[in-house]
Amino acid sequence: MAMKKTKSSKAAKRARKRAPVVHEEVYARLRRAIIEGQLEPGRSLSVRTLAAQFHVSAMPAREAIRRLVALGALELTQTRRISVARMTSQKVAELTDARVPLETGLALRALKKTEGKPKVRAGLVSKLSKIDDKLDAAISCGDVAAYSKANSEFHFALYEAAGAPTLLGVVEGLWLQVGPFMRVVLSNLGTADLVDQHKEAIDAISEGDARKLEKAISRDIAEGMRNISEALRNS
Amino acid sequence: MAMKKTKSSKAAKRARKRAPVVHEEVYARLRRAIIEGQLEPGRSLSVRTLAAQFHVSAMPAREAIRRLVALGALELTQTRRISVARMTSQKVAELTDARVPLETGLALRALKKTEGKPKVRAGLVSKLSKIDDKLDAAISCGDVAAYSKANSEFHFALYEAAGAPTLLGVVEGLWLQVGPFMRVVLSNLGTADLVDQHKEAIDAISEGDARKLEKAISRDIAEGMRNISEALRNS
DNA sequence: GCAAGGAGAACGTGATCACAGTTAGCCCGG
DNA sequence: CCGGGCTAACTGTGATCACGTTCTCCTTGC
Repeated sequence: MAMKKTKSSKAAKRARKRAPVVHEEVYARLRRAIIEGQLEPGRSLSVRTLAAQFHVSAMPAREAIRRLVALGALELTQTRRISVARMTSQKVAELTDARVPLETGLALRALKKTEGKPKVRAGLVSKLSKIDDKLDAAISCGDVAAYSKANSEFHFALYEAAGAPTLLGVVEGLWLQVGPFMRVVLSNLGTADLVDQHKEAIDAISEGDARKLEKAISRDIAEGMRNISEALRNS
Repeated sequence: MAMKKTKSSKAAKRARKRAPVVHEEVYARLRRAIIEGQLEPGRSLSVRTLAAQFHVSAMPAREAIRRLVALGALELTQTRRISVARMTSQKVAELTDARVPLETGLALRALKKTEGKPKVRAGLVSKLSKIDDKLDAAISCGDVAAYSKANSEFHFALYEAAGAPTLLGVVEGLWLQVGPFMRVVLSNLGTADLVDQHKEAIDAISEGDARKLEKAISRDIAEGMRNISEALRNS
């Protein structure tokens, strides 16, 4: 019983089993929840509460929170307490200015990657269409949560196709800051008057039309951010 | 002796003294060191070593490192060890694509903020000129470290004038990733054939010429990133 | 002489405790 | 019935230890 089977030596070097790293998973789950808008802005978090919810000890929860604070998704209040970051109209403007060039750039890279590879391009179009179907379904159902999830899935499926992990990381940071508001705005507006802006983007990819894609993405972003801005004014 | 004077009640509410928060200071110092290029890429760090260097315990060092890993300035190796992030030509390209629109945007915001306020504009120009003098001095001395520091000071003095904290945060994240390479490149090239690209930017601000400013900043960034790219090819 | 291997130091991570400050609930006086 | 103050629970932070892994250096066997 002294040695289980965890011994290293040379066996482990070949096995190369991934260490679980608890705090990574906590981070991943929490990040996903924030990007998909499952946590409303201003909601307070605590290390111990989060730890209990995820059935882990305090340490991994702390580290996940620290990372998200660093990325601007969570904030520390004046009294050093943790909460989901609040939005201001100023912040909306700044985030829009960042998102438009970065995300259109990512989309264009993705498009360029499929140039001269009709099969790859078709695969991307098919993948995006499939997500877009879920998105349409969510709209007609009025399911805000599903819409929010499908929307982020759509964008990141496109962006990941760009094969630009660094840029993707930056953009993820931006989504972490807008995510909580997407959901609030959607909850207020409902999905009723949501137009699906993604069809044009899919068409553009399928046609290989860079300008059209750029326009579609910028419009989608501008539209979404405008909604947030208006919702802020009304609150 | 039972109560020092740290008691809270209502006195503290008024006093509102800043808690020191050790890990914040560790983070700030480490971040500065990275942005100014004092840590070469690939250099290994460890929680306990960093803690010893800063004369703090392991906890604050851990949290500072965690934040910088989240921002992409530090990396975790496959064997879960910490090191300053390495650069790849792919990463250079992505970071350039992100820096150009974001930093020109920040510069233009700063310029716009001084519109119709000649005194504010003159103050900004004066501040930047002063930093630029240090930069020139560093070039003629061949002092790479001083150049690196003055360069980051120049850019962030300009960007801070934009009054856009969110965008500034994103850009800081980008600098955290390029910082280590600036220094390496400079060490290889020396300051001999460095042209001071900032004069044109200062002129543009002084003249209120947005297009010129945009051009000057993009050129400065493109030039710097091209140097990194070439240095990478040669290594 | 030199490569393989083993002992020990150092590493990241998770757990737990202490502490000072904050929050919130409850009681009691009016 | 209402409001203010005290207390008890909760909070982030820093410290410290344990554990399994990885690295480093030195020995040892060939």
